[in-house]
Amino acid sequence: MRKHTAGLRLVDVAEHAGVSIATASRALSGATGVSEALAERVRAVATELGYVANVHARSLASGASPAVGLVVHEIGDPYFAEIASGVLEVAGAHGRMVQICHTGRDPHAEVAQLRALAGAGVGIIVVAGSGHLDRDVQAQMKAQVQAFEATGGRVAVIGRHPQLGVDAVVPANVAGGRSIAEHLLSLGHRRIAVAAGSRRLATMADRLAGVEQALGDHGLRLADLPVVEAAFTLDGGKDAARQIMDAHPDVTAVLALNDDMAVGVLSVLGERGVSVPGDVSVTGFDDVTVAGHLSPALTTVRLPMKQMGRQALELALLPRAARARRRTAEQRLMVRASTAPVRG
Amino acid sequence: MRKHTAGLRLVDVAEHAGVSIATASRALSGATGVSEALAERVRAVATELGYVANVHARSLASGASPAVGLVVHEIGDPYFAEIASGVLEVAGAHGRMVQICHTGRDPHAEVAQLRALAGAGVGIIVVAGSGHLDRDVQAQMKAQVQAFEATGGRVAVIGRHPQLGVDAVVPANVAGGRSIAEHLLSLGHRRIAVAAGSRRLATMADRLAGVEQALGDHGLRLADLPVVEAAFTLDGGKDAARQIMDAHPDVTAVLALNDDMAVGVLSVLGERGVSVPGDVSVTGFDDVTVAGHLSPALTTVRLPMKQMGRQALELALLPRAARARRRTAEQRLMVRASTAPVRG
DNA sequence: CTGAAAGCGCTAACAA
DNA sequence: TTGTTAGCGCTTTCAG
Repeated sequence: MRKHTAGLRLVDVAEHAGVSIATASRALSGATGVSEALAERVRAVATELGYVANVHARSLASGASPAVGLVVHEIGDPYFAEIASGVLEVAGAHGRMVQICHTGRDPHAEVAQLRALAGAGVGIIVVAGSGHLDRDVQAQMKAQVQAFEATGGRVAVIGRHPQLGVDAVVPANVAGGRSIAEHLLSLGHRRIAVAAGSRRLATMADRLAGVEQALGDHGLRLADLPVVEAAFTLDGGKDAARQIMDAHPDVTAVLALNDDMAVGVLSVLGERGVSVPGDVSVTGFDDVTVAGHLSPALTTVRLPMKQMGRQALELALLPRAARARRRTAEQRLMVRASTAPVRG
Repeated sequence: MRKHTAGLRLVDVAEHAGVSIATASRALSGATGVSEALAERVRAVATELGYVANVHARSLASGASPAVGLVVHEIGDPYFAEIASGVLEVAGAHGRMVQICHTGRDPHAEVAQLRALAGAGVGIIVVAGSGHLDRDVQAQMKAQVQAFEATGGRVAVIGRHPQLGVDAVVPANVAGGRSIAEHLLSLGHRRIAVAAGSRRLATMADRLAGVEQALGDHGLRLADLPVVEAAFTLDGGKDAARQIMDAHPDVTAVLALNDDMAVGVLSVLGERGVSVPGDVSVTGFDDVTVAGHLSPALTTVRLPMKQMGRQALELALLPRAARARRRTAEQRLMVRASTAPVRG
């Protein structure tokens, strides 16, 4: 008395086709060593019967699972949703399912999710979301990733993960930070406040490094600017904006390190009757779909999120290379209506 | 010579704990019939060793998989991303993984994905995205769903799926359509154009039905209004807006049937120098996160997407009931800056 | 309450 | 080229 029978099994197909299950298996899994005629017949029978192989049995027997795991901070966040979209696209093209895990932006949860995915028997894991600068977190991640790869699993990450040594798609965060800061500086802004997420994230460090380079070109230093750290979300942007406007009412520009925060900043400035870009210019980072439709349209740095998702899975689909591969995702400055020359 | 060994197996734990694998299994799966003392010892050993059960083996043996499948039209779309977020939240709380599938808004792909998920051995499927009015699609969906449930699987849908007979979370689309239309009518608008997605979707039919009710209250009929059908996306909204403004330049309001389309409408109106809400009022539907931050802030109908995702999985987690359960997700009119009284 | 053993459905040696 | 068969790691009767 079986509890959950999908009904058809390989034997059924084999019987109907008048072959052994071994032959049936080979025919259906596209393995070599079956005459094309037989293979064709088996496939026809399978299709006709509506046979679908049991993944669990297959994975158990072969030791390889077709599933791919995707770890994101928060799937409701457009940045990750777009990355996921790219991953799903490639996965679909390869007939693979994608298991998605939330981490809620907690690096320890990230490690736990990695372990969970490995336990869930996926063969491939894509980690989206910034690497962490905390040595302890890095070590845990590394241990987990290596354990997974040791069992034949493949891993690719999106973002810079120091020391991890796996294939990676790295967005041009430094260049992006530099170009967006350069844009503000070229407009004459000097009293610039930065709305940032946790500085323990590699992404933040990189974007800030780019900002610092641009500042350096103008004889300025990041240390002289207010850098407010808050949650890397819309609400975090609101918090940061409030702190900035309270403590530094004389700023002429707010450089937010992602679009979510920028939206929060715009929201608070709007509430307070501060005109953008009349009184204060605001910039974002990422260029999520809606950025161009905000009030005002957001000047930001475009990152090809969906493509990054695609590339990451494509890397992970490749066999492991001796040296970790690295793809750079280019940034592009999108100048829109939220920035203007500083007022005389 | 094993190819993909996660290393630890149940035997290892059993040996370390000095019990049989049967006992170890019972202890770890929380089954009854083991003395609490032994169970505790086994669990301790398992934790210490870092043992994680092989899902494939477990699913194969027990015939039940802990994975839940989620079918969405497009994960990059904020509406579905938020629903997914709710589903992931509940899944996480129950220690389950979520496999997400795209359908690209193709109803046939939806059926295929259902089959794929069933084949992938998930035990639970949540289908997000509107039901279809096409009888043929309905029949296929139903056949697939019943086959899945016959094998012990559980299904819950988000949205109205006529005739499907499974647990459902149904957003108040009719009431929402009615309230948003009523809002425009109360502002004096009469020459209203509707930007809609495919009318073969139940969601569209319901929202339009609500609009029609409101019109009826004012002695008007939907048939007298231009209803432009386009893709249910931002670009579709652009297409619809162009058609509307070209064919009916005298409209005073555009009622878009989701926020994505409304954003596209705003975009086109902006390009053409049509002031919103000065010349034309615009409304959306869903209230995705950014709706309140658009230019101008969008008047729309709020649907609790994340909660809908949560509820759907909660329903699916319950044992099948004799009669399909139904939860209604309430709508709420959000009046913002994109609507104003019609000009005298 | 605990252990031995029979599968779950499939793949992959190994034979023929 | 095709078939036979021994597992993959776990759950679950069935004995003890």
